[in-house]
Amino acid sequence: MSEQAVRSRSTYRHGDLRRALVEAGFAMARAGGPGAIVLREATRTAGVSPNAAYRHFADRNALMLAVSGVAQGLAADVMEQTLAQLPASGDPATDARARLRAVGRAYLRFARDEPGLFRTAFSVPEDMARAFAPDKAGESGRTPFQILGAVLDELVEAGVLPPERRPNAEFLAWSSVHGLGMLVIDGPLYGLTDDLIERTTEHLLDMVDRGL
Amino acid sequence: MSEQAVRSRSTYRHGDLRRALVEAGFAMARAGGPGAIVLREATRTAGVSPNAAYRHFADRNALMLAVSGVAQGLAADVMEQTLAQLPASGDPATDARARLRAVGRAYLRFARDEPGLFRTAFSVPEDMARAFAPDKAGESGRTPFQILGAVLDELVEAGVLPPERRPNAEFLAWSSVHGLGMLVIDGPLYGLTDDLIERTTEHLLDMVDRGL
DNA sequence: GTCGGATTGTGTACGTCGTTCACATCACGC
DNA sequence: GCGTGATGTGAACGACGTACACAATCCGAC
Repeated sequence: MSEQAVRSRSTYRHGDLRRALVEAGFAMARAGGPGAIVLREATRTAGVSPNAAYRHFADRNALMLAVSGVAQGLAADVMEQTLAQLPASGDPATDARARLRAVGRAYLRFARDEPGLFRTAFSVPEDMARAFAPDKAGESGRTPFQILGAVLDELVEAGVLPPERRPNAEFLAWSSVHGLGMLVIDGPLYGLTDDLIERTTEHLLDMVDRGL
Repeated sequence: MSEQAVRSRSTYRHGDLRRALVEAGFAMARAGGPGAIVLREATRTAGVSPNAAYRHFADRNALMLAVSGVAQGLAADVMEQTLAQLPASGDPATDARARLRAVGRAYLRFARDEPGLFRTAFSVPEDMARAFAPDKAGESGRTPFQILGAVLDELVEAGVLPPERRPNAEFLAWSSVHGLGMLVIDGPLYGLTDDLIERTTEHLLDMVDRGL
């Protein structure tokens, strides 16, 4: 990862500076959220002068957006992985509901395990129009938003969710888990005990399950 | 408000510097969220040297927290006001449900009307333990969290919400509307049309109403 | 009244940040 | 093999948060 990043390189050209900067930004975001991404520090760990960054990013915000995309991809991975581990019961209806819960749980687990990356992934403004951009997908090639959408489709197919309630249902489910995540890691619910957070998570998923 | 703040004062002592700094910070937060609060600028509009701020706040973060409290109070006012304007139908059950919707709608209206203040109010880390602190209350003396809690109590009294589901129900309702607010003003749902946001808001309130 | 300490504001300074401009170095296609 | 565009450098500017020593003022004890 940082094999030839930190030691002062011999070549004039870096070779893969853009990636190196994103990786450095990623590490900072992981430790302290999007606000902790500092451009000069990224160039420093890449062993390059501060201005070199401007050959690859218009400004600090552009670097943040790139890091945000990587973080979203990682969130997608966590979600896919959780889905893959889910045993199938045989009944499509209960399976679909379990899968929706799993997606929500994975989202909130990611928020709590990697709060810095979570905020970097989902708290950096960018229109929905670009939420499908492939740079935000995980290894599976799907973005978190697409994963959620697919599970909601399963719910419709299984006859659990009435088709007329399907449109934009992503926004409802997403809002609920996202809100709890933000309140817990970066808002007034900061400092709640792990036990209380976990029980609240399940209750929240109950609510979505009933109310969607 | 800024009557004797901007013109260079004659007295050595400012007189009410703390308030002046919070007011200046409030204005900045309104325009650009918590990140836009800059300590030096606040002292500048207060007509005072940069370090004077440190007599009233330990650091920039302390100023932010103070501004956050004021913003929370304003959110509380919006919520109380919306509740006060609600006509009573006579039926306690439908009234209670309407009041919960009204609280949610007010929260989201505040988020969209004053995104900077919204983020300053609810996106600055602080434990729940202090969410009842009176400096965050509105003119009514209640904090947003308390207002929501009271409406949920009404739901139980009216027989709409089973008592066993009442504990911590604040977190569920709050998470939902908070999540939508954050996603819309500061996340991947940024740029959704007003129409779509409003319809999504109603659907979200439907979901909470059904699922709580 | 006055005097001494606690409050409150000032001046100067340091290190860091994002960003700009002119310039240096390199890779590659004609 | 040469020049043109891409990439990295150096020095600099104006912010910012914050620390330290010092000055002005207020207030209560005598």
